[in-house]
Amino acid sequence: MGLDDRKLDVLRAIVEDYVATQEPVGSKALVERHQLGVSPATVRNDMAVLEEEGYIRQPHTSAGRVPTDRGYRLFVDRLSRVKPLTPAERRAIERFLVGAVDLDDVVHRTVRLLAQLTRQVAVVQYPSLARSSVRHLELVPISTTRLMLVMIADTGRVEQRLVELPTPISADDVTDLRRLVNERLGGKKLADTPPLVQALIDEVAPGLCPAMTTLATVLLETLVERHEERIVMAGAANLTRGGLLDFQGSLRPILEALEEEVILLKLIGEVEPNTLQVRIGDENEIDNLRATSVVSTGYGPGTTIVGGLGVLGPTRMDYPGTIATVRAVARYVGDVLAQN
Amino acid sequence: MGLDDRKLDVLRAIVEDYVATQEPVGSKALVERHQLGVSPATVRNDMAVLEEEGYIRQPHTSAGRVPTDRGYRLFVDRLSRVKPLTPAERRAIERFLVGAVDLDDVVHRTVRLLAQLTRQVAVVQYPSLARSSVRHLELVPISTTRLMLVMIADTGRVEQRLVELPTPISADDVTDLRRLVNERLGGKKLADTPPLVQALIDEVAPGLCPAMTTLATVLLETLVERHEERIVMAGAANLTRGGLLDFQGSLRPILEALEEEVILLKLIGEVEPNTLQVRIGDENEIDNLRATSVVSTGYGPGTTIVGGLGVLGPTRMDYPGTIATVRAVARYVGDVLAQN
DNA sequence: ACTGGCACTCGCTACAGTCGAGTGCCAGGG
DNA sequence: CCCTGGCACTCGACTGTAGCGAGTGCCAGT
Repeated sequence: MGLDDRKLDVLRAIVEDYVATQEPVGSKALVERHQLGVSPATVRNDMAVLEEEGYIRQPHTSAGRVPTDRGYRLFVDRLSRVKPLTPAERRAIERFLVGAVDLDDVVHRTVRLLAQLTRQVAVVQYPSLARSSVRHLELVPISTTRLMLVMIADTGRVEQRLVELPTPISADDVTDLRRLVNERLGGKKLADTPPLVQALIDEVAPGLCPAMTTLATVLLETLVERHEERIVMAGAANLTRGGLLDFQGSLRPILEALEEEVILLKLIGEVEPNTLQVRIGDENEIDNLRATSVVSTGYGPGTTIVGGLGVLGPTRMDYPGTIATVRAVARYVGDVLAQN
Repeated sequence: MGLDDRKLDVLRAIVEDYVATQEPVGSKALVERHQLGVSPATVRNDMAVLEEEGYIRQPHTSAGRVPTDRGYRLFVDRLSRVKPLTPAERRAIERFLVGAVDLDDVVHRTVRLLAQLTRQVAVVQYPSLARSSVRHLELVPISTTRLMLVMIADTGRVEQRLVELPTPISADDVTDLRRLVNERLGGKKLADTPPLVQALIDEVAPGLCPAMTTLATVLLETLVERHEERIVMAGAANLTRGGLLDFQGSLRPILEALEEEVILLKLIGEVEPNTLQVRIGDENEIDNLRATSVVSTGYGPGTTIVGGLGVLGPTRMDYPGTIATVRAVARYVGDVLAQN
């Protein structure tokens, strides 16, 4: 393909200018603002080629050029240089967690920090149960036929669930059950628990069998079923920056999509170790979000990954800056979890 | 004041038409759509009076009339008839909680239901700790110097908090502490606990004193400080209905306000028993929300109130319908909590 | 006290004209 | 062969004008 270095430079310049100004950029303005060392006419020729290849397009004849999704993709993959965080950002990240008292707090502060730093919509997934281990299971008797099951994961996440027992149960029996489930499930990866839970039923004293069976059902529901993924979002107000110029005025579908947990999970929950994903425009497979880009990554203590986080914004976003911020925040949250 | 019955009828007609069409309503259209029994000219005279009194206004000369905040207020207080729920709404409310497994679930389903039925932004406060009693306190040893404190309230709400102990503690000591705190605090209103917690410190075995002191601090923080109010919101996408005609295109400040928990709490958290509040436009004392109305009420089992819920929308909203829905949902959630 | 009539206001839309940023192409020069 | 300056062309954005129509206020008549 005829994409020599200068054409790539032109593409980079177009992306940078367009991101900054939000207006189609023309050949003359380009050579003025960047040291390309050639004349506007030459740039125009390059632009014609870039357009033919699908990296940029004209909103209408006789307007400047605008990057296409494909153009942004090329920019992100090959043209953007890492943009170091500003000292202020660095400081903000280091400070945002002082005084966080529990996991809820950490997650909420993180999502707010991300939204604030990137000036975009931020999304943070709670540490996924599927990737956690059981630290402790607590059974709290509420009445003779009701237990509160509290599961504490090694990530600090706590889930509770009410268990309706078919038959009354004594305090001693509860103690027995508690000891038993902790012995068998404590320290185990949640993903590995289903067979263990099954085994528990066979193993329990006959008198406790009905109770254990119900408990097992609830345990399986709580521990394994995806449904219990949690996710928080912040910074929706940032969608209105750029005065509706992004998203051609139809904020509606985006807000709708953002209210669906399932969709958010799809966006930031599917992470591979040690990667940072950038999905640009159409690459998001959700119809309502074809005009947005998502930068996401996994986080967790050390090298393991327990959940995802990321930001969502217009395709016209500052990719280098956003990527740097997302990566830095993820790393820092990982460190915090590791200290726990 | 010269507000005879017909003038009030005219005001009601204006409010109803404007809410339905979202367009300033003129005298001719009014007599066509309502059986007022008089001519447009007469209506015009009435309108002039209503305008003088501040109940309606003209966006510009030679346009129809639009209700003012004061007009809506009069409408809500004296002119609106109760609008019975449709069978479909009734059914939706009765069905929305089947299969709710815990308080989180109840709250989330409620907020979604409200948003869907009213087609507005819905807000639900978790049962306030300040209004709950302690059902059970659980201490789970995480390590020798760390405890997980789990508080279960009678409303089903569960709070957890990590406690860093100054000195290591044995399993037996934990058992003692657990028994002690439950004996003294179990069943008590959270609001009444502070002196009891203080007393605990003096009462505990000397060896446990440092541990108890730290625990007491965390307890007080968790149980009493307002900060632990929780709130959920849904239906932000509904703000974009009416294509930015409401809110004169500046969705921004509203979205920003909605991200502040403190603000949401102020909106729906200050409830008096057995009342339903309607705050119209300026009556909200939050600058960003001067163009919105809030319909809120308290909910709880029986006649007690444990939290607030409500909806927020443009001042131009269907007050009778919204009021009926909010009231019905609050009542139903109360019933569900009572069964608990 | 209500009504029909009338003159007036003023926002909205359509239309024509101008401006200018930006383009594509071409011929000439290093 | 690639770059450049020049040139004609396109087309959206903006401006000013005109006509329309919904809606009003006022007044005289019943």
